Amino acid sequence: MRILIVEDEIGIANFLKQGLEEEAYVVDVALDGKTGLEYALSGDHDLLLLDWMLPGLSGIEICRQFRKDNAITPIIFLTAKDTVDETVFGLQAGANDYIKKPFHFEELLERVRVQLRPQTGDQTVFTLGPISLDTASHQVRKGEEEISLTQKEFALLEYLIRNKGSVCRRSRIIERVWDIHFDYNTGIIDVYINALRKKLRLSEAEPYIQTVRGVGYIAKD
Amino acid sequence: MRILIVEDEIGIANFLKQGLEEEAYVVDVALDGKTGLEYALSGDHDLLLLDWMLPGLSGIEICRQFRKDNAITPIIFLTAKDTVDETVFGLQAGANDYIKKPFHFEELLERVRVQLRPQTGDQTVFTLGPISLDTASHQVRKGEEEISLTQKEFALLEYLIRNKGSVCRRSRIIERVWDIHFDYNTGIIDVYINALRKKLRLSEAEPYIQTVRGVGYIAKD
DNA sequence: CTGGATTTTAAGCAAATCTTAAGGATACAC
DNA sequence: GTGTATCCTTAAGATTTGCTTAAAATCCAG
Repeated sequence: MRILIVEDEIGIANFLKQGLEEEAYVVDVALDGKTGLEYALSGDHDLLLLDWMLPGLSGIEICRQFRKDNAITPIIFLTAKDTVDETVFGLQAGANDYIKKPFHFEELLERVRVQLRPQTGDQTVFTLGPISLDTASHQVRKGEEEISLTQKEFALLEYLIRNKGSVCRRSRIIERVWDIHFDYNTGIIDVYINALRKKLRLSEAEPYIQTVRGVGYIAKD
Repeated sequence: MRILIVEDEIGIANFLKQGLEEEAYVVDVALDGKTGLEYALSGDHDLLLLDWMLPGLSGIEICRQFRKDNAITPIIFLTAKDTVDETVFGLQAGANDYIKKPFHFEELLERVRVQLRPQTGDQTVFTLGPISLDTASHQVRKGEEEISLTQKEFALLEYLIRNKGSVCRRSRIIERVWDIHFDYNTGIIDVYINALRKKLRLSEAEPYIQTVRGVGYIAKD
């Protein structure tokens, strides 16, 4: 699930980005209205979070223009307290929900989930054979036993499990887990795959994470 | 948890009643505004679901009258698509949320849960191993011994204990305990965790508050 | 206003994690 | 069988994160 944030206060933008990424959403940020609309029109996102007051194009203007192209993708407005009563215009312009600033992150998350749910459920527990991974509580178990993973180990395992059954190319892994979008010549994936197999104690008899020589890795039940 | 539905379309009312009862809520139904307000004023309910358009008294009228007596019980409006823009008046009248018809039942359920969550019943005593925390008397004990905590220490411990068993991310802690809704780069959480562990004298042998490196902390029995 | 308690900031230290690098092992092509 | 490319494994250095302490800032009661 890919979310676009259009928000000019960089502190808030970063805070939202970080929080949403922790919940396993992919997040893009635009800091002004013009680029916001550009990004939005690319059609890559499943949900838009628009600040009401923006330099360049206002949130409502983005909303209106965007809706000409796309009637489905949900839009949530972030509105300051004193402009709540203008929010009605936002709803008329095609927004799906709004939230008053300041808000608790969980409140926002809840609304994001509500908007995204009708399309696909957002599961937090994923399994791979006897292994289970919970993105909410950040826990991994094998059978009854709890396995302690580091951040990167967790992120890598999550990526593999989410794509269970299909090959994960090294270039995609390095992009998604390490956020590196250019040439890489590092053995870091190997190191982490190794760490995972070790911590999960995957022997030959339990080939849950298999190597696809020349391509990458694949998680299989 | 007891929910009151005020809705004149009997089909929708029954549908909601049945669905909510399957979720173990107790449900009352009123089919017009007047009886709806009567029922509501009885004070027996933990949440009100009000239709916007009602014969007799309108939903917003009920909301307004009810709020004179009761400022706490959450109210959710059910609004038809073409009256969404009036919803702002509902929120001004004291409603907590609204949902557009037609809606997925799951969506409604989600919002109901959100509204009911903050109250968490009327439990005031929470425990964590030998530690007990009473939100009513604001006291903390470990075994027989009373531990004196400051406001912030108490708030932090309360948050951890209420979320016992699942990881509390740093970003959420800073939000819930410190009410900071933007970028933070402060070691204040560390300082308070340290203070808590010290005052509660938690040694390695009593890992009731564990660090989840890179993520946050977790309280475990 | 003053003094003490509480909250917050800051900084040095310790420890876990991340990354790089290099040698060994393995699979595959020829 | 040999050579090469790929992968595995290990270890060490770099970096990040968390712990602890002390001092500064803030709040509050008297």
